[in-house]
Amino acid sequence: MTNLIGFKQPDISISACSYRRVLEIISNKWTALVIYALDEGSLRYGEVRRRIEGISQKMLTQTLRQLERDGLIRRDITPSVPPMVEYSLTPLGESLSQLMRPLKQWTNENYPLVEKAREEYDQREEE
Amino acid sequence: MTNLIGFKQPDISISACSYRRVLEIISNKWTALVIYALDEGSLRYGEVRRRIEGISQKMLTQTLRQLERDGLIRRDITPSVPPMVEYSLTPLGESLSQLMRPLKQWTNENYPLVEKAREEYDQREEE
DNA sequence: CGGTATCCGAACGGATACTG
DNA sequence: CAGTATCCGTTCGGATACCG
Repeated sequence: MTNLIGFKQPDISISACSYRRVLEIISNKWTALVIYALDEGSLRYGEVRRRIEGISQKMLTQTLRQLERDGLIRRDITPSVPPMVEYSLTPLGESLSQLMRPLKQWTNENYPLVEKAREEYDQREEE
Repeated sequence: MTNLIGFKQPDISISACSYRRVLEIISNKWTALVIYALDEGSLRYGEVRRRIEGISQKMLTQTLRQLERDGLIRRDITPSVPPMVEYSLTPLGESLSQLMRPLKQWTNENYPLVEKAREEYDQREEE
């Protein structure tokens, strides 16, 4: 079971709860960041790339294609020279994006606690 | 920059927004599923394993350790023979878990649309 | 500008064997 | 029961070169 881009999709077993399915969409390094970048409006390819520091051309293209295939983003091409390609969230993508917004707030409030926990854990295990 | 388990943590660049930090916690194959499994109460190691179909012992242990280090779950050992190890969400873990619950609902309502979008995309690209 | 194709090392992650 | 250790194939993902 292989998609166009070329990775194998994990099997979805019968007993897999629905929760698993969203995670297959958003639980990877870049997808959520791309959705987040497009949350405020449509962007051109290069603009997305500049907003997501560290993403390579390959991974950006791969991620955008995946999201397009899943119906979460739309890709509009203006066939000029040079070409202009605009990406934007579909209503479906926007509905998902909304659910993820609180996560940012959570981090702002709680990330220091995570860092503190890590330090304490490392201290304990060190000995 | 290596943690105890042995993988390299990605560098967090200065301009990385806070959003990126949560994603580093939850954007991997198993973490969110473990949090979800513990959402209804504490579970023993074997119980967690049985709830998450397809997870290997190695990945479960690795994921549990990571979550413990991040302060999101607690690990309580009863030193009997055989030993009993109970895992539960900390208040911090619970606060994060709450934010992720809506995602399940989203999938129930919208996953058919994702599947339909995929079919249409594959149809279009096939030719 | 917005890609595609290929190479290749690094990391992921399953299978197996062993342990207190 | 709840792990640890090791082996080893698979996948991820960056770097580079090239294209309409």
